[in-house]
Amino acid sequence: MTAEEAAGNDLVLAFGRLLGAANRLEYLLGRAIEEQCGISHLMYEVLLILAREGNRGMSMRAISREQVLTTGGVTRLIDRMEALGLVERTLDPGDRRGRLVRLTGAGAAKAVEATRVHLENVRRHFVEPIPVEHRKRFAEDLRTLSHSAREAIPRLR
Amino acid sequence: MTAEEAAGNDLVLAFGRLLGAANRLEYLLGRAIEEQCGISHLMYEVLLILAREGNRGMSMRAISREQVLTTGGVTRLIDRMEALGLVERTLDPGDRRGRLVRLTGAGAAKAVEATRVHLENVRRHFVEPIPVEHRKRFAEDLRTLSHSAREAIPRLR
DNA sequence: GCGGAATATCTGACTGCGCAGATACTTTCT
DNA sequence: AGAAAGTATCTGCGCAGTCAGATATTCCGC
Repeated sequence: MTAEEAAGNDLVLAFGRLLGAANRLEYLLGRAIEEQCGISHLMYEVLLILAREGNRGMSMRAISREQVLTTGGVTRLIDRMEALGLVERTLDPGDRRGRLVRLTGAGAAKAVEATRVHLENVRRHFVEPIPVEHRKRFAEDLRTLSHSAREAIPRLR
Repeated sequence: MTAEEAAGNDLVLAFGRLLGAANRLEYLLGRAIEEQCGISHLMYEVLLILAREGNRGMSMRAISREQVLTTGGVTRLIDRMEALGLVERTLDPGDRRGRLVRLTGAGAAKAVEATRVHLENVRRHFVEPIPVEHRKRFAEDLRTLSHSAREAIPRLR
């Protein structure tokens, strides 16, 4: 086995461990948001996506494309968010098949609140335990890796 | 803002992006196993855990402690795996409350097959696109990160 | 402009998980 | 030994997601 092949094997194994840990963290962070803000992890993701669009609104189809959620799932998630007063459905003036989803005032406020809570959680549990002098290198590592991971996504679907 | 604080903020953001990408990859890799091997992602995880124990067997409680699954969930997952012939429940001679779960021959074979498929997927889609001369550094980065991520898990629960 | 393909949303049927209570057994304390 | 607390598994219920099909509208080629 060449040194390059060995490095490849190491990489596969290390990758697996990172995926496991990342998944677990994502799960726990989702639970934390749920407890501290009263909305599910997926609702938080959708709030962020909608916040990015401002009050232009966004079709459910577009939301489903950004998420790991089918269009049917988005319909029902938006149903629940609407019942909570976080979003509102409006008619799409340009396409009467579709409906545009927009944040309400309460939804925008909740997005801000949840983001604050989420960042605080990440900072407390993940960033602060890392020694200050290592943080810069860590940030670089993270950027490199998430770039590679993102490139791998389209190849896998 | 000091340079260290800036590095901390970078870290929080980069971490979020990595989590998102990792989660997505885990999901896609799970779907790939499902399609190519006919078992769910969680079944694969359980097969790996049981393979580690050999034919000593393992209680469902112990399985639930290793997974993001409650004991009720494990009961039902094992139900399905038993129906597929991948595992068998035996009486625990030392504790008549519990039952030991063991791989069948078919289960062990499926564990090997699924692992081969999984590693092949990771290699093809994630490792191979990385230039050979960078793989060693990548493997180190991954190890560092998954170590930190694993340390963060207990703090979050 | 008209007919068929494509697209957006909604809905019913199904699946899988968590929660909490039920049951059976074990451990611990007196 | 016997009672009480603890532990392992199972199960009924509810929720949230997928899938496939229904409906309404738009787009495209002729």
